[in-house]
Amino acid sequence: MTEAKISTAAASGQSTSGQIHDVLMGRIQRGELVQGVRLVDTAVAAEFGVSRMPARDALMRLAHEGYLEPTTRGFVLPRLDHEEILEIFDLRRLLEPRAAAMAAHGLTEDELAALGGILDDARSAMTEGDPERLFRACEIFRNGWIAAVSNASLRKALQRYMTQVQAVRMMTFADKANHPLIVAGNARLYEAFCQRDAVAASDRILRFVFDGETAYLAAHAAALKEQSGSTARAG
Amino acid sequence: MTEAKISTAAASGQSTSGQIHDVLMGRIQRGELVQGVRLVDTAVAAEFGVSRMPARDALMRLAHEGYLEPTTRGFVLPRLDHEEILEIFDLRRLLEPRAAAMAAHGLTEDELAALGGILDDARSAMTEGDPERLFRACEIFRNGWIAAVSNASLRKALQRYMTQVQAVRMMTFADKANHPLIVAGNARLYEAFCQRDAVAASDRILRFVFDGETAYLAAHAAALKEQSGSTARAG
DNA sequence: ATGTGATTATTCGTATACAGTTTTTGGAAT
DNA sequence: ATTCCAAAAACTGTATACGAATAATCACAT
Repeated sequence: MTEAKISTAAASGQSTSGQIHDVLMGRIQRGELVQGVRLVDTAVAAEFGVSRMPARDALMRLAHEGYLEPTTRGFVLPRLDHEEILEIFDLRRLLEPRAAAMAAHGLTEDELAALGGILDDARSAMTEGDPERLFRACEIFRNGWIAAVSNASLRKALQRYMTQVQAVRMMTFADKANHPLIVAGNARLYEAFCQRDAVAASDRILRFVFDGETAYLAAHAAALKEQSGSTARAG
Repeated sequence: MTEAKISTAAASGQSTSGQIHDVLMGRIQRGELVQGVRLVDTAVAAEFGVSRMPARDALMRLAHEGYLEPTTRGFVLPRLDHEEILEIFDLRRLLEPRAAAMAAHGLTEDELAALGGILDDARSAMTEGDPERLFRACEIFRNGWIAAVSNASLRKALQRYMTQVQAVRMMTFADKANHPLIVAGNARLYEAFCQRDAVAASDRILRFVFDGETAYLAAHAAALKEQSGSTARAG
C-alpha cells in the first residue's frame, strides 16, 4: 500500500523530486488535500518509497511556488488570504486582456477546434451536473488558450497565478449558479478567438475576470457567514 | 579567503540556504555575475564554508525563480535573447503604469524625500560623469518607488523582471547620450509622485518604458554592427 | 592531420546520518 | 482538577557518501 513508486505514471522524464512535485501539485490543484493537513517530508518520502531528500525538495519547491506554506511542523495548505486574492484579480486584469488578444491572433485552427471540443465537454458536464468534469474542462480550456500566447514571458507570468486562479475557482464552482456564467464567459471568449477578433477577446476576458471577482466576492461573503454561523453553533 | 562564512552580513535570521540564496540573488541583480560563468554547487558551498546541500538548495531555488538557468554542467545566467527582452518590455508596459499609479498614492512623505535625494544624487552623478553611481542611483530609485506599491503580488511580479531590467540598463547606460533622458524620465515620474498625480505617474512611466525600449533597440543595433565588425576583423 | 572511440573527470541526484529545535506528552505538586 | 516542569518524540536543516549520467580529454586509427 505504501511504497507506491511513481514510475508507473507521471514519469515525465524528470528527477524523482520533480515527479513528486508534480504529483503533489496535482493533488493540491484537485483539492485532494484538506485544509489543515500537515505534509511532512518523511511521510511523503515513505509514501513514494524514496529518501527524505527528493520529498523535501518537492515540498520546499511547492512552498516557494506558493502552493504550500512551511510551518515549524510540516507543510500546510496556505490560508488563501482575501487581500491577496483580490490583488491577483487586479494583476489578471492587467495581463489577461493582452494575452487573450495575442491568443486570438496566435491560435491555430487545430487548437481552436480542440478548444471548441473542450467547451462542448464543459457544456455537457454542466447540463449533466458534473462539477468535477466542468472544473477540469475549464482548466484545460484556460491552459489551451494561454499556451497560444506568443509572448513566452507573459505566458509564464500567467501560469504563475494558476494556483490562485484554481483556488478561486474552487470557491466559485461550489455554487452551481455560477456554472452557466462560467461556461458562457468561456464561450464568448471562444467566439472572439474563432473570429480572430483580438479586441473582442481582450474585452471579454476582462469582463470574465471582473465577473470572476464578483463571484468570488459573493462566495467569500457566503463563506464568512457560514463560518460565523458554525462558530456560533460550536460555541 | 575562501570559507567566507556569511554570519557577518545578511544574517537575516533565515537558514543557511536562504542566506546563500539572498547573497547570490544580490550578486545577480547587481550584475556582478558575468555571462557564461558556471555556478556549481560544490564551488558555492566551498565559498560559503558549508556543505553542498544548502548551496544546492539555493541554486535550485534561484533557478526555478528564473534568476538562473540549470544546465547539465552547473547553473548559468539565463541568456536573454533579443526577443525575450522585447517581451519583457511588453510586460512592463502592462504592469508598471498601474504600479506607478499605486506608488503615487502610497508613497509616504519620508519616502518621497528619500527618492528626491536619490534623484539629486543621480543628477550630480551624471554631471560628474560617473556612470556607475548613476546606475546605482537609478536602481535605488526604481526599487524605492516599487517598494511603495501596495499590491504585494504586483510588486513581486515587477521585482521578478529586475534581472532583465538590469541587463537592459547595462546596455543602454553604455551610451552616455541616454543619461540625460534617463534622469529626465525619472524626474518627471518623481514630480508626478510629489503631486500625488496617479494618472501622470502612470502616463510617465509608460512613456519611460517606451523610451527605454527605443534606447535598447538602438543599443542592440549598435551592438550588432559592432559584433559583425569585430567578426569581420577576426575572420 | 583529422575523425572516432574509449577513458577520465566532473557534476548531479539521492541515500543515510546527525545535531539542533520545537512541540507534545507524561508526571508531579498545588 | 489544574498547572507547571521535565523528558521524549518529531521535525527541520545540514553533512557526508555513493551511484549514475554527461561532458571533456586523450589515444589511436585512418
